[in-house]
Amino acid sequence: MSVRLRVAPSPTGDPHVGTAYVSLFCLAFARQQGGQFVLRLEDTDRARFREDSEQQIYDMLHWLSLDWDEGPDKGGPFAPYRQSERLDTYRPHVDALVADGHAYYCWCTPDRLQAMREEQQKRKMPTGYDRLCYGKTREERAELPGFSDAAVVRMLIPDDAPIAFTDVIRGEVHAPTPDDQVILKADGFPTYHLAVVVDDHLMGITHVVRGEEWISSTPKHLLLFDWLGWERPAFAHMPLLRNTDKSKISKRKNPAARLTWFVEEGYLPEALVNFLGLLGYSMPSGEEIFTFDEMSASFDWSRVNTVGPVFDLDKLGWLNGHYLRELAPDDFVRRVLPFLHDAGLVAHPPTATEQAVLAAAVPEIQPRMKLLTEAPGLLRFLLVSEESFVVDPEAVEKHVVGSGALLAAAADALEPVEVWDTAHVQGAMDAALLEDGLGLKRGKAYAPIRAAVCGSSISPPLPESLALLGKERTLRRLRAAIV
RNA sequence: GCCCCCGUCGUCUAGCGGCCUAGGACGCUGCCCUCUCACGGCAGUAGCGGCGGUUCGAAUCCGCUCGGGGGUACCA
Repeated sequence: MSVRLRVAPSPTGDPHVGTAYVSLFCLAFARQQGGQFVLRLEDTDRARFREDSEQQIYDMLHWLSLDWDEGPDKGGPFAPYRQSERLDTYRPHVDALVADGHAYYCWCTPDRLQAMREEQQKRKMPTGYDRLCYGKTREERAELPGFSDAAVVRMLIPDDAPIAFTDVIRGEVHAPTPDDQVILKADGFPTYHLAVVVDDHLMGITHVVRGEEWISSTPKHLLLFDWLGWERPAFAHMPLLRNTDKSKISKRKNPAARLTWFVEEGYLPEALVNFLGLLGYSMPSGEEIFTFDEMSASFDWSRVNTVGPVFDLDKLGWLNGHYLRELAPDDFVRRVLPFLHDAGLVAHPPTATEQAVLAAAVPEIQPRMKLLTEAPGLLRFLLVSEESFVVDPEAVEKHVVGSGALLAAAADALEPVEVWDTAHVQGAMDAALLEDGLGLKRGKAYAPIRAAVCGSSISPPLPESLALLGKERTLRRLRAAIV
């Protein structure tokens, strides 16, 4: 039988990095086994629902090439894949559980429940529903305080509820004994616990992969599977991604919790996928740089760690630089373009001139970048109009002030250069400024020129930069800097 | 409060009773390359939380302890 896995994000805001993390592992296993990967939207929380969130989830998973076989957008044999569209599906199962005595109605108000829990905590007792409503008719219950008109349905947890299960990643796990969990809310929506069990069964899910935070509610799900007479799926609880302070990764503490952040910051999807794979997982070969296909081919649940990894951006940055350098030149240009456009350095479809400049500059800037966002800084001196060209004040202070003679000598030496390429430019400068000229060391000689022409004390190699810039602009900037 | 999960360099990890004088990667430091910055190469830095067992032998097995995390909702 082929495996079926699913990821089930809630459309409650910006897509979460954990969704991509779990998707990666699900997909790696599903592809290896020749099974399917399903995307299901758990939109049962109407209070936190966000309209645009669904499309963002699609966009981000597509960006990462973590593609699904069935989902709300593409349908499939078990449609619909939005829980809000499956309300009729859950109802009969709730009724059956009530009829079988496994669930009961509860009319307690939120206020009463909260007071009850506070009292339990004060008495150092485990918190849990006290079953005030159990065995009572609506009329009987209405006599008592804390009564609400709209009923919910609760599970009746037996004393001998199964709390142990075999986790694919952790082995034998003992989870807490549950309390009488609500499975149907007053608004008619199922809670996660009911919906996840019904949908996983109906959709033929064989492996439930989710975050470690779900371990404590697994016994509830076990009970539901058993009561409904359904075979239990396998469970794999992934470690939780952490903030630097080790707490569960959160959008408030960590920008990296938002998937869109990686796009904005200039990360490559292939680097993020590789990095996510490195968190909590290791290749049998020991390789740290690997593609999704390589990970999938050798995937093994026993190599998944149980320790929650800190999401450390340093290593991601290194990986990103690596993948950036591997890119074919035209691909590199394609990825860099949106960032240059946002910086106002190129037109929307770039002009032929701009394209030519970029193509020529790629070999110089590609090995020096770690993030796509660094491109505007490195290319500004080549793309900016002469009217807008400015030299960084710090560079002026450090290198240009007092270097008039040197800059003039450089300009004079470059003036007669006929063939404007790296070799000739360097030849002319060196002849005028080094031993046979002003007698300077190359480092001393190039710094002022770099500042005057590139506008910064940091740039690609100087002769290459001047060659790319062209004779006219080089001379103009040199002379302008002399003053 | 109650319950559960987890514990190897700063970070990600290898290790699954002798191959460990604990290996790799990122980071950091130094050197080389060098016109700046990167890239690349070389070297160095740093860890089995603690205490008891089990064993001829423990990073590896057991217990306790400490530490971290998560859950405890009509949120997922």
